[in-house]
Amino acid sequence: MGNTVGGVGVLDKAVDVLAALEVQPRSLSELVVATGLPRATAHRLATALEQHGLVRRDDDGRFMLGTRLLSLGQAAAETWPLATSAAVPLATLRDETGESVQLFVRDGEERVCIAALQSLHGLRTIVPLGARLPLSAGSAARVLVAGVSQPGDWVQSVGEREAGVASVSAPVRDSAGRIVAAVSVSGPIERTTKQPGKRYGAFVVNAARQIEVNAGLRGAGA
Amino acid sequence: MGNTVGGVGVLDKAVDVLAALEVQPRSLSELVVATGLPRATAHRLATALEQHGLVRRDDDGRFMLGTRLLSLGQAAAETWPLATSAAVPLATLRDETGESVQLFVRDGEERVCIAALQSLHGLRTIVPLGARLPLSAGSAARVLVAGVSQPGDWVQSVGEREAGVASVSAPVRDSAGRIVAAVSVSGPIERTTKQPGKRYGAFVVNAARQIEVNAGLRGAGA
DNA sequence: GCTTGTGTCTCACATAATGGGACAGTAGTC
DNA sequence: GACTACTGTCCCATTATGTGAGACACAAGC
Repeated sequence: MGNTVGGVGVLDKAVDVLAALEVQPRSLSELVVATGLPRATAHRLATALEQHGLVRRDDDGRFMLGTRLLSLGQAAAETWPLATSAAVPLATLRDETGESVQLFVRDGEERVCIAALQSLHGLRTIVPLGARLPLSAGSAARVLVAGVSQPGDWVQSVGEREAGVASVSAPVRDSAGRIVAAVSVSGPIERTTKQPGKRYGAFVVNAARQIEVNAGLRGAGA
Repeated sequence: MGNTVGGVGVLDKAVDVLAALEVQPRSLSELVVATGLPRATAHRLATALEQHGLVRRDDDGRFMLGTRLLSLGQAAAETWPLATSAAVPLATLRDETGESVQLFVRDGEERVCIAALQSLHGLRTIVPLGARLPLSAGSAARVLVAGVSQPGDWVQSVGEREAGVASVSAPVRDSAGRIVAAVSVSGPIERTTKQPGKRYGAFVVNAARQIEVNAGLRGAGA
């Protein structure tokens, strides 16, 4: 049968259930309308997922994402050598700029945040770990898609992905020179100014270099 | 068919695949030996999971946990109102004690760490977010299973769950007085001494109280 | 009482997953 | 180059598998 792009098997439906619960906890009936599945099917899948800890239930019987996803998510985060290599450089970058910082990698036709630290300011941009953002907007997106004109350089965007938010990104390259990730700083235009690259560009590029070194992608020299 | 406790459907096998990949990335052949599934089946399941982003592949074609699990894990963490309510009190507790701190909830016949901050010392205990520990050992386990003799009191354990590690835990109760979580401080016996409760008990209890207040489980008074 | 909403479970049915085996690509060895 | 021994991928007849309408029990609200 058609497993060309989207199949219609148990697994697909199970993922639909998880996706529905990702938005918010739901009762069985709510789950039915959210997924479009027959009641009996939704119930069977949800309880099956529950047995695996992927779904749990509150006292009212409502379904929500389970504890097993915590460990799986944690394990998933650790499969990116970059995420751990980036911990220290990102912390430094956050402290240098005072703004929220992220590390993005491309995943299909989206980009995913695999590491993030939030600004300490009251007004700040929030990009949660695991967030999936489009490849069509934002400085990090342009880094991941098109690369940067001059190697070792940065890209800035102002109010592109979200109004009022500006960001600066720099590529992280492997030893072959291919872009494997993008480091970003983002914050409200009021603080970053409309030329965020001038303020943060050097810091971001430096963080990217440090990540490359920590990950063993680049020998110390050059 | 037996869905009494463990079924044998697609879903179960898919979870087996994820569990195998949780340990470490694996090639198809490695995945086959790890799961015991036939090659064709393992391949079909793994690629199906890949289409949903639950699994991704590195350049060598090896399977590993996917980006989708990052967002699911993050979303799962947010379904515990306690986890967010505990962020600040836990940070305070960590700073007060200098040791690693955790928040555990009961989940079936295990306990799960739904929030954690690691000690800043070089020698420290590490309990990663999402870790599943037994209900049979450790001070937090005893809090979750049996409760504490005197409400508002703490429990300590020395070298119980793991040699050389001592911990102090206090219960977090809902408005009905039932224990919903346990706050813990844990560290090497060398620092915590064999009477960790004397050093940290008050701090832990105080953190538990703060969490209850933040979560709206307890009115300010009493 | 009756009605409408839950969540749960059963069971005959046919859809959908199965897995042995074929296939192609890549090292490694002689 | 030809051979072997691995890979990962794909097909397709077979049947085990999940399916979902409907029955059921329980609770809340007219």
